[in-house]
Formats: sequence, C-alpha cells, structure tokens
Amino acid sequence: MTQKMVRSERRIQILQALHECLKEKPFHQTSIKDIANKAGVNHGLLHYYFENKEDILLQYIDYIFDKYLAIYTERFNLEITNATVTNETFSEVCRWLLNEVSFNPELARIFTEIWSLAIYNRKVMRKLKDHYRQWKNGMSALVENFVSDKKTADRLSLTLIALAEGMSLFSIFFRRSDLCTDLDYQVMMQSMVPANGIKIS
Amino acid sequence: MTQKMVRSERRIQILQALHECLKEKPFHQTSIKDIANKAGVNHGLLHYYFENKEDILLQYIDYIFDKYLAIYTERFNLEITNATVTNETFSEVCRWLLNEVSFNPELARIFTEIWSLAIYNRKVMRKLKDHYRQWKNGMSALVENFVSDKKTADRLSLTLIALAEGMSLFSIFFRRSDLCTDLDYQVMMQSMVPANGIKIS
Amino acid sequence: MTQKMVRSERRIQILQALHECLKEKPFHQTSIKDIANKAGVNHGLLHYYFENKEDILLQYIDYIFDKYLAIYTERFNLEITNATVTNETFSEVCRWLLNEVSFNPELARIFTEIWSLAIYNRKVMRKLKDHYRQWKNGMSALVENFVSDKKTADRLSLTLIALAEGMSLFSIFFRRSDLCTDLDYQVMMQSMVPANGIKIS
Amino acid sequence: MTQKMVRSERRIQILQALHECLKEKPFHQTSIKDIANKAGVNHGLLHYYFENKEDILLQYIDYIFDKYLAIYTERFNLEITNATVTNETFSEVCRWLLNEVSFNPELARIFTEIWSLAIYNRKVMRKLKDHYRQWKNGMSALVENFVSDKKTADRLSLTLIALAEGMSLFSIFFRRSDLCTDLDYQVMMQSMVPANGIKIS
DNA sequence: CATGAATGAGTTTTCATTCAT
DNA sequence: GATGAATGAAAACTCATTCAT
Repeated sequence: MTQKMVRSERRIQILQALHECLKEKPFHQTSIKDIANKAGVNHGLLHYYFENKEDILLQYIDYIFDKYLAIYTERFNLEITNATVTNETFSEVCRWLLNEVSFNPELARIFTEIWSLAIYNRKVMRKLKDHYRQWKNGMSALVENFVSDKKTADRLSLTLIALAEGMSLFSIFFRRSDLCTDLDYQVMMQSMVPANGIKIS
Repeated sequence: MTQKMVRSERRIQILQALHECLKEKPFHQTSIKDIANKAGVNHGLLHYYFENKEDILLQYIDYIFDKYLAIYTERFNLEITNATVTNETFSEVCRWLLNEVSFNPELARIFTEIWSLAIYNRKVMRKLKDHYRQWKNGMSALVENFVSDKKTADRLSLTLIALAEGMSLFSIFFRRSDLCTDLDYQVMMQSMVPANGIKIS
Repeated sequence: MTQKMVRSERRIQILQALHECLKEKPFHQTSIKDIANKAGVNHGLLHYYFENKEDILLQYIDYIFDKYLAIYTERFNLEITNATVTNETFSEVCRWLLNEVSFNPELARIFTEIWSLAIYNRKVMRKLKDHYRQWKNGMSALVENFVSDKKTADRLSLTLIALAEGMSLFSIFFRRSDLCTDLDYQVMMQSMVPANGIKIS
Repeated sequence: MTQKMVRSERRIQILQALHECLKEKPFHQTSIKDIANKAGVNHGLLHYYFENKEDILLQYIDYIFDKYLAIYTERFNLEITNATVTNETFSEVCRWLLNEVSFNPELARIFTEIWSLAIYNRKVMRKLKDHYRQWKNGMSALVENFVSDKKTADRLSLTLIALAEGMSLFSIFFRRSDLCTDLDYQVMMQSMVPANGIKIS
C-alpha cells in the first residue's frame, strides 16, 4: 500500500519535474539529470521508475492531457451530463477552451514541443493521436446536439480543436489583442454549428 | 561571375539538403554531416558557407518562406494587383491556402519542427514572427477590401492564418477526410469576413 | 568514507596524468583522451570530476605548487620556525632552490608551459600570480631577517625568485655546467642581501 | 630584382602579422587565416611564401631576434668596437638590457610563448638555442674585459641573460615597482663581474 | 602570383544508460 | 530503494593544407 503510494508519488513528482523542465528547454536538451535535479531525486532513480527517457515523455503526455481533462470535467461535467446541452453551455465550453487552454502560452509552448516530438517518434505520435481522438469524441458529444449526423459532428469537432490549437500556437507568437476576440471565435463557431442558433443565409 | 554562382548554388544546395533531412529527423538529430551527405559535399564546407548549424537553420527558414511566397506570388499576383479584389479571388486564395499549404503534410511536419525550434530559440522566434507578420500583411491587403478598418483586417488575417496553421498541424494527425471540407472552411472564412458577401443574422 | 576517498584518489590520479602528459606535449595538444589514457580511466570520467579541460589545468597548477611547497616545508620548516634564521639556513634554502627547483629541467619544461598558458588565459594568470605572491611572502619572511624594511625584503625576494625562474628556464636550453655555479649564485644572493654577512664596498 | 623585393616585402609583412597576432593569441590558436587577415593577404598565399605554419614561426623567431640585435647594434656598436670597453659602457648595456628588453612586457609575452613552443618542438628549440648562444657570445665579448678566462666570461654572460629573461618573465606578472630596481640590478651585475670595479670581501 | 572552394583529421563536450555498493 | 562512479557513442566546430582557376 504505502509502497505503491510512494511509487506513484515519485512518478508524479518526476513527471511534474519534466513539466517544469519543458518550460525552459526542449526535451532533447533536457537531460535525465536536469529532470532528476528538478524532482530532487538522484538521476539513477529515474531509470528505476521509468524504462528510459522516452518512457518519461510518454507518461508525461498522458499526465498533461489527463490533467486538463480533469479540470475540464470538474468544470463542466455536471452541466453536460444533464439531459440536453444548451447553446449557452456549448458557448461556455468553447470560450473556456479558447481562454483557458488556447490562450495559455506556457501550455502552448509545451504542446508545440510535444507536436514536434510526435512528428519523428511513432510512439509519441500514436499517443497524441489517441488523446486528440478522445478530445474530439468529447467535443462531438456536445456538437451532436446541434447537428444531425455523427460524421458531421466529428468533422466539425476536429476542426474546432484544430482551430483551438492554431490559436494556441499563435498565442506564442502574437499578443492576445492582435488575435481573434471572443466574439470572432463565437462567430466562427456558430457559422460552423448553425443549429447553434445562427443561420447563414 | 562563376564564383558567385558557385557560392549561391552551394548555399541553395545545402538549404535544400536540410529540407530533405527535416523530412526524416528533427533538426537537433540532424547532424552537420547528415546535411553534408544529403548535399553531397564535405561537412567542413558547411562551416565555410555558414557560421554554424543555427545559421543554416535561420537561412533555411527564410528559404522555405520565400519559396512559398514566390509560388503564391506567381499564382495570384496578377489577379490581386488588379484594381479590386473580388470575392471570387479571395475565396480562391483561401482555398489555395487550405489545399496547397495547410493540407501539405510534408510541409506541415517541417513547420511543426520549426515552431518548436522557435519556442526555445530567440533568433528563430524573431524570424518566424517576422515572416508571419509579413504573411499577415499580405492577407490583410486582401481582407481590407471587405472590412472597413485596418485593425480588424489585421486581426482577421492573423486569425485566418492561425486557422490555416491549425489545420496544417492536424493534417499530420488525421486524414483529410476527417477534417474540415472546402465548404466548412469557406463558411468559416465568410462568417469572419461578412462583407465577403454573406451576412450573419 | 570510501566514496570520498575514491573521489580524491581519482582527482589526484588525473592531475598526475596531466603532469605526465605535459612532459610529452603542450597542454593544447594534450587531448582529454590523452590524459584519460595516461590515468587509465575513461575520458568521459574527466568531465565528471572536472568542469572542463581548463579546470583540470587550474587544479593541476595548485597541485604542482602545493607539491613543491610541501617538499620545501618538510625540508626546512623546523629550522626556519626556530627563533632566528641564520645565514647558514638562508644559504641552504637558496642552494636548495637553485639545485632542486631551478635545475630540474623536467619541472622547468612544465613551468615554461604554464607561463605561456598564463599569458593568454586570465584564470591561469591569476592563479600563477597568487602562487608567486605566496612564494614571495615565504621568501620575504626569511629575507626580513637581514634587511631593515619589509618593502625591500619583498622586492629582493621577488628578484631572487625571478632569478631562480630565469635559471630554471635556461636549464632547459643549456647544460648545468654552462650556467651559474653554486658559488656564483651565492655571490649574487649575498650582494643583494648584504646583511647576509657580506658587504659591498 | 623587383620580384625578389616583393617577395621579401611580403615575407616581412607576414612575419610582422604573426607578431601582431601573438600579442592576442598563442601560436596554436592563431590560424593561418588570422595571420593572413592581419597581413592583408589571402591565406592561400602563406603557403606560397612559407612551407607551412611551422616555417612561419621559425622565420619569425629569426626575425624578432634579428630585429632586437639590430637595435642593439645601432645603439652600442660604435662604443663597443672601440678598443676597450669601459665600466660605464658595460653598465649602460646592462641597463639598456634591463629597461628596454626585460621590462618590455609585450615582448616578454611573446618570448614566453616562444619558450614554450621550443619545449615541444625541436626545430624551434634549436633555433632558440642558437640565438641565445649568439647573444651569449656578444655578452661574453664584453665581460671578457673584466674577467680573466673566457670560460668564466661565458658562464657569467649566460647567467646575466638568464637573469634578464627571469626579470622579463616577471615583468608580466608584477609591476615594475615590485621588482628589482636599476640599483639592485647593478649591484648583482657587479657582484658577478667584480673586475667591474667592485670587490667582494 | 593570387584566390577561395574543398577536404578530412582531430578535439572538447554532452549524456543516456549501466552497475556496484 | 538510492547513490554516484563509470562507460562509450555522437556531434559541432576548427583548421592546416591542397588545388583548380
């Protein structure tokens, strides 16, 4: 019991340490010793808890996605599981996504790093795809309330997420005031999910 | 005469070699020797033509942006310099952007790598910002035809580019058919640039 | 206990290895691998025990000065700490300096190398100056017994050391028999430190 | 005729360039290109005028010794070739040596570099020994006026030069005011060359 | 004579990983 | 579990030298 808890604690401690490291350096420049130092443990220990450096990364990706999923769930689950999803709820989710996730430059930097790691690493790629698929499914469940067929809901959801990630990326390069406003975003959303109450003539 | 040509030729040859390398490996895993091998020249020569590895990268970024700017210019300049930009022209530009640039996974992979390099490298960051700013100015010149004030044109242009880059990123993770269609894209565009002929009620 | 000893042992082992290397090649031609080979350890280890190549050098300089200081101390400390320093003791110290230190061509070669390293390296320069200052202070404590003011004692001490180092240098180029004899040396010493029993008329 | 002069000019130009370089960097860190840049010629040309980098160094050593020999000759030759060398002349030579040569830190730095190069390079060593032997012979010719046998004159001359070089070395590490004064020097000289008018009792 | 493109050997340094204690 | 010593591969960069023009 305690042993398992210690194991789990240590693991989180190390993953969080990688998180801190990624704010400073890209993954490939982050040495095992850097992570160990941040975590306040001996570097040899990392090889006890994780197979290798790549393994830390893979588990970190789960950790960071799960973390934001948890925040999202805590924030919205109650409203969403209720029978019907109102326009208002959907709008709020979108606004939350834009303001808390997309326009979080620190997070954006780390995700940009993860994307690039996925490009040349199959395991990272698979994991990333899985998480995005899951995310898409979550969104789709909402969008389905406003669109007739599932396929369209899926497609629009993925586009919304792509848009969110595009904004996230640009939140690194430009100031928020140079980028789209809440209103712009809502207009775009609504143009794509017209059942969301706005019609395009 | 010939000497200058040799210099210029070699430079392009090396930058193109980096381009090929980036299809296979991230920049930090691409050694100077890798690039030299692809270029078919001695690795010492790279240090003759470029200050260091970072310099090759920085010049490559110019090279790749300029290359696509040249393609764009050749394709659209005539139509655009003509007195007024019609809805039709603007739509065509957007479609070209989506289909030729965003949905070009090979290019997308390289750009994802460049983004991540910018995160932790000021010089790359500055260069990338400059190029995106230029791109934005180009877009804004078009959008201004449909929107009253310059500021809004700028903001919408940047958002369109962010969207394009978001799609570009997701073109890596998902199949084109899972992502937004030409129509979806046009609807979004038009929702943002309503003077483009479509009104939101 | 053992760990600390291993650390200390290894350090000395590496510094001694550099000492051996400097008998064969100048510092800049002595690669980290050369030193590691001489020490019989992996070259990577040198970067574990020392920050970089320069650090090895700096620590070596301390090592070699301390080594000869220890020899000197063991040889003379008892006699010197005794109330007064006699002419005899002072002469013996000078003779020891000339014969054991100056006319030690192997040591002379290494010191010549160190001098030249100091010329273009501030850290080495500072260290060297410090050691020579310390040496001067030691000499001055002796000379003070024969000279009235401290300032003169300091100046003469430094000159004696310069002379010793000049002889050291020339011990490389010429045979001992071509250079100054014990007697010459003593005459010079005594001319400078006249209270040492010899008067210049 | 002109060709030879151009050749000779260029050669001197390059040797002087090395002289300037050695004020900044040690020889091994001075690249052929550095020298060429200082000389204002193409680096490839150095291989036309000199066999290799070592050859430049060897010729430079001749150049620098010859240069100071010429200065010395111009300054003293007349007085010295006159029948007898007076105490006054000898003292003046010694003072000149101390003040113009030994206490010339810029020169001292370059000579320290040359000494260290000689340590590990036979050709440089041979050249240096030859020049010092020549120098010794010049000094000996003077000293012979005050000492009975040639051997002693040689030995004392070499010691005087060693002393000069020791002072030269220490002129790099300490301020002139911390080192020996003109008077100290003279006292030492005279103690060694007693026929120079001072008796040791 | 002069240029500068090209070569390839050599060096410092970093770091994931292993393993004995 | 925890520590840190030890290994060896890899990579950027420098530079003397050569040679075609």
